[in-house]
Amino acid sequence: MKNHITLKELAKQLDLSVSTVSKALNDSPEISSLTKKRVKELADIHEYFPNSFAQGLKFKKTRTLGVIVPAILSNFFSMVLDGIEEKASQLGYKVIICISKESIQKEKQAVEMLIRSQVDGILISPSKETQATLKTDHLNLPKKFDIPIVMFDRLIEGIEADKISINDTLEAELATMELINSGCKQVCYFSGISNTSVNENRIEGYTKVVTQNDFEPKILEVNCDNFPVAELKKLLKNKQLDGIITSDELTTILTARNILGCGYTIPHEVSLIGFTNGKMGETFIPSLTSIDQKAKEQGELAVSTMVDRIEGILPPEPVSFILKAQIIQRDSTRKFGIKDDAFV
Amino acid sequence: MKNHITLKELAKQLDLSVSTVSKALNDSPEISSLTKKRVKELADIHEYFPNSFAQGLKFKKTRTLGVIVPAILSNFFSMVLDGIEEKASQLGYKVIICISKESIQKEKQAVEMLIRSQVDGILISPSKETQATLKTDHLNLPKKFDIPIVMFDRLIEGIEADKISINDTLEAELATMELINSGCKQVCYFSGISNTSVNENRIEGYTKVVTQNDFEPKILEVNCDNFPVAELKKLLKNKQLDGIITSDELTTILTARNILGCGYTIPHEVSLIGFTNGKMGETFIPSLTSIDQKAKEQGELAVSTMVDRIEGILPPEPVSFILKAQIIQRDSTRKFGIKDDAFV
DNA sequence: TATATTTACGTAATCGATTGCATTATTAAA
DNA sequence: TTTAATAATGCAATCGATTACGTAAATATA
Repeated sequence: MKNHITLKELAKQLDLSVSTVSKALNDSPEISSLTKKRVKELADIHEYFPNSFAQGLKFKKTRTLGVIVPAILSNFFSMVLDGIEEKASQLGYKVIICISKESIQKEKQAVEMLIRSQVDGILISPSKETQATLKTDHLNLPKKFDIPIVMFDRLIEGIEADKISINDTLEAELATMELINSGCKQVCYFSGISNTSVNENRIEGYTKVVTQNDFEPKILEVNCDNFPVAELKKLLKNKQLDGIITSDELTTILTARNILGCGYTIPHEVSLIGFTNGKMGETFIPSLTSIDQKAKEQGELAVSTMVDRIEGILPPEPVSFILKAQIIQRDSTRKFGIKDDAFV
Repeated sequence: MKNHITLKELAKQLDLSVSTVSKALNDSPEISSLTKKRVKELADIHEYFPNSFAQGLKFKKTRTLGVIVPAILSNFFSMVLDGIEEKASQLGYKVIICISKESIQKEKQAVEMLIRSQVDGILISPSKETQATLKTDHLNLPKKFDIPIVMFDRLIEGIEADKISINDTLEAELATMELINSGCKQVCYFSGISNTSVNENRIEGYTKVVTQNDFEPKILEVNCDNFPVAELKKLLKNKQLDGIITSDELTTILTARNILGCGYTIPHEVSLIGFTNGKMGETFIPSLTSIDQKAKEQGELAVSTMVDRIEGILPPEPVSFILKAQIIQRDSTRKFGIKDDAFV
């Protein structure tokens, strides 16, 4: 076989013109049903399918979406990608995935590559560097070429894009309240994702609730390669910490591990709620109460929104969807109203 | 801007023919350096880059690779993908990712889609279903269109493809020996990835070593949604189990969790070595001795092999690369020669 | 029978870039 | 000054599919 069979080749074998063959395959009313049948049969035999370059050249549509994520070795983004791939393949779209590694430079290259590849749309969750520096020129590039953007999870104001996220401020409030209601007096926020919009929104929500409860907000920055054990120990020793909200799966696990490592118990001495509900938290001992950020749903919604945008179903101005997250109760928090829960 | 600027447009503005402009941009010796300069300057101003469909139509090359993996919510495959993406973007290739969800049906659709998309090559780790049924017609399709295949991790005999993997048989042998050397008498193999070549190879290696040591091989199939706790309990109670090799990250964690849940200690009563070295095992308490399958390296090597194949650097017959895995010593195994290691 | 309609198909342009083969302009050799 | 050689550019075909438009044959209407 070697090469894909072309319309020209089919036409020659059928002693018809290329245009007739094309019309027959596309069920044009101009073509007699007999001819259609002949053409389709031969096409089937040769497993004909249209050359996508030729079609792309004609229609300027690729049915391909570009996706840019900061990382793939993250439960959250893996789940988003899972949702994206599933929905896209359902809707007949291909997906080109790029990983920015939190670098604005790589992100820019990815954007340019995707534009060059003529993707029909770009789904992006910007890198930390982009969110920190707010250098967003490269994110304005796609719309110059009429390529729509959907941003998810991490959002940036002032970019013309549809937006999918959860309400991080609200969810942080709810998580903080949850801890306070379960008896915590000194709730801290441990962040491993500084310089993201997501993080700032959560700090806002967290801060609001703790200050309402007369507690000075305390935020610890966690570098996952180098956990600040000393500071944690000090807080624990001085009894300045009995509840923690953590920003992401890895930070959650590291925090939990170090609390246990310091000889304190979870949830009795320290309660913990972590953003991102993944296998790691679920299988940790004790299992960790987590905030399900609806990662897969965000991915699916990002794709379906993008496809609606491409197909012109959406109004011209950008739309925003905010999904409701959910606290998954497990064993790193004490149950509301129960003084001292048994260790399960 | 709206639309990409074309050669025709540049030609009009420069009052040159399209072919001259094209040749100038491609540094043809036919074109005077003055004209080249003029052309390139205008092209820069308008941020010209060639339309990839038109080029694809001409050259039949897309600089795009297709990747099919059984899952993305798996530390192993995430790491492979990370390696694939990184190496591909280094070499100037795009990557379309498809997820088969262990289904032969989805895998077939993915293959067809990738062929239709005219990718330059396909990287695949086949689904369980494909490996179990050995229905591999769809995997012979790409070579009919001269699209090369690189298989990684899970391999299938009789398919014309370059192959990247570790030596699972050997690594299972080594892991089993490691447990036996550390004092285990009854080493079992817990598998969560039945019906894969990888699994069978490991069983072979495991079986060889335990039978050499006069122990009847014992293999437990683990369904990650429904861990066989009762059977585990029975084995533990009857003292038929003091060492376990596990097949993948999730199985490892679930096994560890359930051993602890049953009231036994790790590594004192049961030692554990798990395939795949990921964050989950690293952060578990106790941290888990793991086999680093060189996931990222497999991904990188798969890409560079594919690119060599595409560029005609490799000999016509398929090549195989076998990477050496590595046991990462942690706290779920007793140290060799030390009777009873302190719990860290 | 002459004209109008319909049916069925072919011609040729188009999308954008590349390239072998003219063709013209310029310079060098005779 | 005429011819030969070289340099610089344009023409036109090509890749494969689509589609507006043109044309021939078959049927319907007057």
